[in-house]
Amino acid sequence: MNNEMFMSRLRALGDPTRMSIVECLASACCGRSTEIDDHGGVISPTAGEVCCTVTGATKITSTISHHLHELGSAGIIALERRGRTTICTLVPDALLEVAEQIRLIAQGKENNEC
Amino acid sequence: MNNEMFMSRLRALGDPTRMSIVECLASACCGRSTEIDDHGGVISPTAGEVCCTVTGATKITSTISHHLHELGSAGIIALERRGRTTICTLVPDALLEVAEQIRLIAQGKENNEC
DNA sequence: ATAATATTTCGAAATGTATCGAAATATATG
DNA sequence: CATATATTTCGATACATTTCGAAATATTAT
Repeated sequence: MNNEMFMSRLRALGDPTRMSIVECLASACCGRSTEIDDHGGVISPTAGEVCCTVTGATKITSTISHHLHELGSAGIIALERRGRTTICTLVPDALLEVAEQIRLIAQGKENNEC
Repeated sequence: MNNEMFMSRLRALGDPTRMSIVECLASACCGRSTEIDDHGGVISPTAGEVCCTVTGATKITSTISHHLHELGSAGIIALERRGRTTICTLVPDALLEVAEQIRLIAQGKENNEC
């Protein structure tokens, strides 16, 4: 993860709406947004379902669509078009990379001219 | 760290100027911004010194002053007035808390209604 | 082909944020 | 007290972002 990607991920996570989306996708334990199918596979929610959970709207709004794509280009979530729906999945590794980078900075070990 | 503090820290870290300040304060290894005195104590830089390192200016600017206080109210750095200078120190624990919280979210273990 | 559904794109309005210079404040020094 | 130094506050401007509604696109179903 280069520095540009790191900053774009931090920026993406800094918006409350986008953080809600991330938490919605992360909360598989609620069995509400991300579910497990009969074969043990993960069924991720559609953009519309994420929007319902996050905003209470009945269908996806342009605002949520925009935020989803911003999270997507930061690599925090993956967007996959399937038929007429768009499936949204969290990319946990992206978050773990951000966490690790922040840890390194806290320890004065970030990549600088040292 | 409550959720409001978490978000304000994320937001604070998302700005490149503020991230430069944080990295400047974290890079004790460079012996440039944070130094060790004869008695083994840490000597943190003044706001002006941070500003010089980050922007190349010869004295502190209002912009950097503003960013320092934003980082301060997010608890990421500590500001201590000493005489006519303001001493800036990183609060590594604040960063570590942010990192840990992001890790928890990545694992779907954030504090929600589960 | 038409209609229905899900999403994206576009343009505009509203809001928020960063930046800058000047003035104000606070502290130390001569 | 007057001056110099370090920082903050203020007000304005520029810029970026969020949000919204309408129109456009894409896909499936009838």
